[in-house]
Amino acid sequence: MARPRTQGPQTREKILDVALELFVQYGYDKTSLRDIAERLGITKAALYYYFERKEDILMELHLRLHAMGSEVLDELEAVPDGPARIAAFPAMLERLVVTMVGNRQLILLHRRNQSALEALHSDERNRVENEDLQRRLVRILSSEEISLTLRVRVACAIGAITETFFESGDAFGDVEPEELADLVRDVISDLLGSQLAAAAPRL
Amino acid sequence: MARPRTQGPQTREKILDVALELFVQYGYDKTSLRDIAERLGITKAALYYYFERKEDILMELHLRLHAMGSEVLDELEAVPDGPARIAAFPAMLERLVVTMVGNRQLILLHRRNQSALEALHSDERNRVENEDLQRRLVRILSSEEISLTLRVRVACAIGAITETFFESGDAFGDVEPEELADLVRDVISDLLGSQLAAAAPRL
DNA sequence: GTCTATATTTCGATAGAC
DNA sequence: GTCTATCGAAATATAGAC
Repeated sequence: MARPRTQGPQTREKILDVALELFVQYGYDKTSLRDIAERLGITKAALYYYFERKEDILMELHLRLHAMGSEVLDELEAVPDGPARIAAFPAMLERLVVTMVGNRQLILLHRRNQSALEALHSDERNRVENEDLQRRLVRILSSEEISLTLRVRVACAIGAITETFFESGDAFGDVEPEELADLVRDVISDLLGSQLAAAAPRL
Repeated sequence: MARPRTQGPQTREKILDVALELFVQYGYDKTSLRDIAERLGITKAALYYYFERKEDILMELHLRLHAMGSEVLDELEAVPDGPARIAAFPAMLERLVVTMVGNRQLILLHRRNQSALEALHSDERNRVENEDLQRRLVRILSSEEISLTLRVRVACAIGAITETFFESGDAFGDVEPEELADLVRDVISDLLGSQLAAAAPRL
């Protein structure tokens, strides 16, 4: 709290790094700007040079995950609903595995701060142009072109991924990530295999 | 705000009902005691007749879910680790399905307020004697008596349940709960079937 | 770009009357 | 058992110097 730093533009990234870590560990609401500033060796006021509001820090972190999730969903939504999209599910789930494994912290931020993030969205200042990812997924899973059985199984596959890598991830801490990922891939195959064959025999 | 009510002891339950609803909808941190009181037509101060601290309201709601979850885990932990416990997994998962379907709001409270609930635990005032449910589950899934494949599949089954009924539940809003539950049961069978046979051929 | 100092607001919690 | 009134703490945010 003594000396100025004149750190240049990478300070903004450092703020986001520290904020992500603290938001995941203690939660957005229980992390004060003072906590973030102290960890960085600057003062609360300095944060306001980079972010107008505390919410903007959360928002920027949210947008990074949102961008990644959007890529996955964009690709899926580009395929017409029906058999073609069914055939595209495995690739989507594979991307999901890779994305989730490679972005643990951002995923945890969302899983542990759901209400804070939802409050962001309903805030008119932070009007998010895009539809929420979860809502887009729900729409995809609501398709009337796809059998209920398959829709449920795709949902189950997603749940399998998140549970294995996050909620119960601690149980597999000493397993190689790739080995774990392969086991989850087997699960996904088991869940969708027969259904894909039944739904699109010619693909 | 105007008239006293002299409501008797059911007021405490009403407070918990309203709090649960608001905590789920807006999150624990963004729900003030004033919000709860106004919804009930009483004042903030009246709440303190029933609960010493705001945290105590959350704690009581938490304990209700904890009790239910403990029943399920107690039963599983009563079975010795190894083949016998493996054989007990399907019954545990079935209880989980029933419990989750029958206690939507309480489950949502936990899923949407993870960090607030974790803060409760580390608070010495609210020292929870029991180990956290998630930690107990992780321990069960960390068993060295069970193949990694099966451990992962049990985790996946749990994820399948939660994703279908909660995260992506909106996609199945117009499906009969029992039909949905049956589809999830099929998924669980597919996930564990071959593994159970391989692990405990004589059971 | 960071500081000190302070304004502003919100909220949990308490005191004491009825 | 509920109220009015108020306290005290904490946190976000701002003003202005350096």
